[in-house]
Amino acid sequence: MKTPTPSASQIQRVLATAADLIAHYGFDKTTMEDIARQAGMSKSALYLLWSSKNQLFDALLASEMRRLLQDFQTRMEGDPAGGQIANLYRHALLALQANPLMCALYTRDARVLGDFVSRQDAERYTSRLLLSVEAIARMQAAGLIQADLRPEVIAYVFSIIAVGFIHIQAIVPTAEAPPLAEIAQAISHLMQSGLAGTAGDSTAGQQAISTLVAFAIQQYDDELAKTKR
Amino acid sequence: MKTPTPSASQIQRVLATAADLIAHYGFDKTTMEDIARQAGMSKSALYLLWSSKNQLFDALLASEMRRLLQDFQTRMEGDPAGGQIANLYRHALLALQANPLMCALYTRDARVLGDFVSRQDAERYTSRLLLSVEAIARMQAAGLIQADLRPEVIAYVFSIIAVGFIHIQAIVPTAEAPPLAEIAQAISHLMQSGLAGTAGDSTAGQQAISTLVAFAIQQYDDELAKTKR
DNA sequence: ATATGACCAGATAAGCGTAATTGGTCAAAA
DNA sequence: TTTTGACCAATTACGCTTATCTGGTCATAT
Repeated sequence: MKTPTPSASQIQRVLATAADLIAHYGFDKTTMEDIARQAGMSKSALYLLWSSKNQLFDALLASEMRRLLQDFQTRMEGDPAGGQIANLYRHALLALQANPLMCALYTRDARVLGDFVSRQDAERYTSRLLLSVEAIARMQAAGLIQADLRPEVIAYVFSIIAVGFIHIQAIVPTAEAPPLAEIAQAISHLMQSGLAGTAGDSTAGQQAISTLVAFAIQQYDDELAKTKR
Repeated sequence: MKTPTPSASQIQRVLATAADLIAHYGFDKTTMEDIARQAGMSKSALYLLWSSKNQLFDALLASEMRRLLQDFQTRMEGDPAGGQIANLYRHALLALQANPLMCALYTRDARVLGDFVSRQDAERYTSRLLLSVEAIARMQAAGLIQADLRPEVIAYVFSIIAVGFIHIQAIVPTAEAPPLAEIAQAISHLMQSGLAGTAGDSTAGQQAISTLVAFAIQQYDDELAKTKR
């Protein structure tokens, strides 16, 4: 199959421009007309791809989530010690930080998300975001994370740091902040010394996480496949 | 001197009610009339104590900062191992979390602070908040914090976690979150394993920090002393 | 088939004059 | 001396009307 659906590249282009515009101006202030013009088509053409603005947004979130996961996986697989919890978390943090829309979703940024913040299915994304309780428990069982902390607590601390990591950029001007990589490295250091388990090889964990992420990506692909049409 | 200034208790009462009201309704929505009535006096009486609403707010911030420091010191001194960096940070985090106005100031909460967020002297408080770069460098020199991380980076990570700690309560409903003390304990654990230095006795550090905090408290007392009158 | 401009109803924003608030002052009361 | 209620100017909130915008549809053009 050369082209899975007739206008796959068009869909990608629209979603990319929608991501830019919504991350910049917010959901409410970004009109369908804006998206269409910026993507080089008419507004009507958009309604041939999605039946409503909300459905376009749903597809956008799925697409960005997919991109985030892909980015995370690329970073992790490019790291020889990517299976260690410290690096795992570091890559997750950096991948999240590089995706403005996912940052907004994760921090429930009302300026970007508009009314979407109140919709209950926002959790559908944030609950999976970063490492889930289940994934942590699994890594504890595999000896990759020490087991004397409850997985719920670890997941919560992960979220705290991620939220702080995103929010602090609106508080401290970036010029005065240390370089991003150095911050991420320091946080990674804390994770390594405080959470690393007894298991020596991290490649097994890397494999497990990798397939898990691949599965999640597949799920989002499936969701994106049934984009109206 | 029995009463430093004629109406010291009045001042305390006003500042306490102002703290409650402003933390609840925000600076803009809290009127001088509200504060006066709630404190059991007339609006005019307030202007006998402060010459403007902004000056009252300045005094309030200084007062709350003082309370935060006092709270922190009490927690630290009540802890046998309070001089260890992990406990130090844990106590600072819990003391901050217990003070709504300082939380708002630290996270630049526009809903609570009103126009004050844009005023440049907001930094005057936040720059000192939590452990400063200088304090960290001093503890590194004393062997209480390991020295292979730049103090700026450590301070920044401290801030990240504090900001996340405050913000996450607006994202995750408290009913679903693990107990506060357990979270603080886990964060403390990360700090202990990742940042603790080589020095065995923490009592020296505790002493140093204690006098440092006492000095800061004194400074805020001085500032509060010259509250118009 | 594929894409588009014109079009519509509901929502949102912009004016605008008025009413209510509110920070701040002061002469008078206690 | 200490405190207060009345008072003022300036800002903000409120109704209300009008104008604009925007999500969504459809007949038409290519």
